[in-house]
Amino acid sequence: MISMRSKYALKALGYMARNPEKESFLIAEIAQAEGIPKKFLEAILLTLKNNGILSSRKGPGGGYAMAKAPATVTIGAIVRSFEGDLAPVQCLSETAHASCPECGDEDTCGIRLVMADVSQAVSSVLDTVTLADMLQRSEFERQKRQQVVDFAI
Amino acid sequence: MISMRSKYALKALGYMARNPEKESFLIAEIAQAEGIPKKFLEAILLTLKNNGILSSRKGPGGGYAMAKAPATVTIGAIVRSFEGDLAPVQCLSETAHASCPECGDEDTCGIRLVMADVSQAVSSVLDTVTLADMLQRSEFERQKRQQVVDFAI
DNA sequence: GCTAAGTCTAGTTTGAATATAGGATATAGC
DNA sequence: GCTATATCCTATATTCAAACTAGACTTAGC
Repeated sequence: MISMRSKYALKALGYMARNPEKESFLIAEIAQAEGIPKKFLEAILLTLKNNGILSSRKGPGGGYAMAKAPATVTIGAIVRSFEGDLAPVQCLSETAHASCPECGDEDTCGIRLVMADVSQAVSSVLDTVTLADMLQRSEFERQKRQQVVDFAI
Repeated sequence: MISMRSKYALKALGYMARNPEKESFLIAEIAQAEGIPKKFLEAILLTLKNNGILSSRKGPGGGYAMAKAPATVTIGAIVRSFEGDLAPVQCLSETAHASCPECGDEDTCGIRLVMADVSQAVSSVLDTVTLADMLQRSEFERQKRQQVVDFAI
């Protein structure tokens, strides 16, 4: 399960990417539009900024803006900002690399070997799909269903 | 991150599968051998029994035994006994299916679409690899490294 | 019926996730 | 330089699940 933080981040970034005509966004506006607690979103956007995904300006007329094009931001980069690396077991974490307590020999640990494959499988999805891809897929589904409704009428 | 429960379960089952000559195992024996808190392991083995992976007999001479051959038990079946289905977001969970709070339209939610791919990727690994496979890979790594040591000498 | 085992119920403890409050800091416009 | 606006930062509450423990109950073999 990914955290609310990650979900809120994806929703907030989705909102921003869907409105490319706007130069900057207020926290309060995004919070309102996407139904995210404002104070919580504050911390989330700050994290995204510190990870180079957003930029910000203080003061009147300020706000947040995308630091990169949506097509160059992977879902993996976003999620990892909050979940750390997505290691299914501690001993596979590169940041915070602590060998699993009691995992005898790390090199030959069967659990570790299998989980390395899992980690690889997850990354191959999340590091391939971009924010733009996500929105495009969503839009595609929306239109597909719209058509069905049209036919029904 | 998988829970300690899952890790302990994998270790316990690994121990049992590595000693096929034994007909049954005491909780205390497994706990000792694998360094698992005995009372905690108690609950874990019970869960594995309720999921059809282990069988048990009470009383003197009793204990736990594998209910199936290690080659027919997938890592997915073991892990899912403790983690539920491995849905990365609530709305993808089949048991406990509750739509994510605030996830507007579930059919067109981009987050859900991407996470469905992630879920699929994870399952394709965990439902393919069996307990026997895991031990075999571990043994293979062990021998590979053993050879390197031999050459070094 | 004694003892060795698993089974069940009910806790405790700890830590992380979610969220909020309130002030500090920066900047635009006058 | 004052004020309004907005982000930035620190601290704290709250809630919940994970990890683990205690102790009584049940079953089976001798």
